[in-house]
Amino acid sequence: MSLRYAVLAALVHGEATGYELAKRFDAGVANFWHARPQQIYAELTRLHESELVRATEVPQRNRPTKRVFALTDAGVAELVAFAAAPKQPTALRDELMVAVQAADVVDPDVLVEALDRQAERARRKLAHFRDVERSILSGRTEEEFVRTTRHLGPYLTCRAGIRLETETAQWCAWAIELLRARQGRDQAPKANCPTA
Amino acid sequence: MSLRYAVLAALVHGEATGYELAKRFDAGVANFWHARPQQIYAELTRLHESELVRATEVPQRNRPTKRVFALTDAGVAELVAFAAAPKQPTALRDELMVAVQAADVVDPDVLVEALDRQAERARRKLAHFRDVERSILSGRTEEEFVRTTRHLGPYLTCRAGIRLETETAQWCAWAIELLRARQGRDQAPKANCPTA
DNA sequence: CGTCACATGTAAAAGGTTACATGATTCG
DNA sequence: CGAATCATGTAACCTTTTACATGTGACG
Repeated sequence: MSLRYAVLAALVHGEATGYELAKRFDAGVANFWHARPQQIYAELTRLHESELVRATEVPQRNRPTKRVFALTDAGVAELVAFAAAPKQPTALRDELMVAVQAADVVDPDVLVEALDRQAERARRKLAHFRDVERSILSGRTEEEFVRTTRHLGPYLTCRAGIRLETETAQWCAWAIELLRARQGRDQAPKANCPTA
Repeated sequence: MSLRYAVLAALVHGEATGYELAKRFDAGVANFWHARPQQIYAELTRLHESELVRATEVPQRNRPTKRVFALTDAGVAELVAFAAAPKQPTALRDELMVAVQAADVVDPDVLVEALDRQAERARRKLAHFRDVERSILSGRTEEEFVRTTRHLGPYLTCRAGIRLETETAQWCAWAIELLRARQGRDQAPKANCPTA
């Protein structure tokens, strides 16, 4: 039932089409909830039926008509109620970590490659979040910003994303080092000592 | 299909009962995958049918007979194949973050309370991971450990958990500060200026 | 001339959660 | 004497993923 609130929350700071929301949730750009486009479209339909969002059809030349969604007052009220309700703990599912947990039985080279890809992905997301941060602050210091903004929410979650992706990239680099260090023990002899 | 591999990975470093695995996956103690007990039992049944794990029935006095599961060679092979296959990006679902994203329309006190609970949860998990780390290293330095261990996997994921929970607790504290700072602007006048 | 971005969905299958069920023992 | 721990599941329901479907315009 939480996708409902995730979509509402994504609309707090302005209207959007299903397509735009889908990109945020699918690309992992929304750093707090993940969902596929099909889910977003279905959820928007349901939210519209419940009148928690209103839809405006915008005809376009040479493109399909799009529906722009915005929160209704009832939608805002729903979010307020959600915020007050007890939260489920964070649910994490990470295939790479499953592979890493099995590090002692799998090929280290394969793991290092996967860790490299993960680190690269983290750096890309980090760059994105830094852009978002810059555009949110738009020149103000954090102190100035906090006292004047109506966009504290996005700033807080953006900072969470920055911290998370920074950590991820650093951890990957550290893990790669350790795997290589151990490989050094196992494989250097093969290269250095033809007798082995 | 990944729960399958998560369970196999959890068995790499020793046998366990469904009950023990269920605790690890449910309590969020397994820091890389989340699953409910019912899922674990069902998955173990399937893994057993596929002969990726073997089960040993252990009768106990005054307790129901338990089934202790261990990886078979085929199970290890399955894990090796999984490690080499492309990984899906990390999927995160965090209800608290949804509420934080909506910070500009919800009651700040309610959010601060929720952030406090999250920080507390993070500190508890952190304490647990530190215990695990200590018991893995058991007095050795990291360098010694890496050169001699067959338990690098658990150490790597444990360190990821430590970093993640540390970050989470710090971010929560920072977010609380910012919310309070903004509240100061809105609410201090109410107390200090009876004219307002 | 192929592929990407825009823009929206349906339908079937897989995966995950919630509620329920059982039953002894130990701890406070 | 009630609650938590050990130990295992079934059944119904809800959520999520995957595969499929459609059509134009811009870019290289």
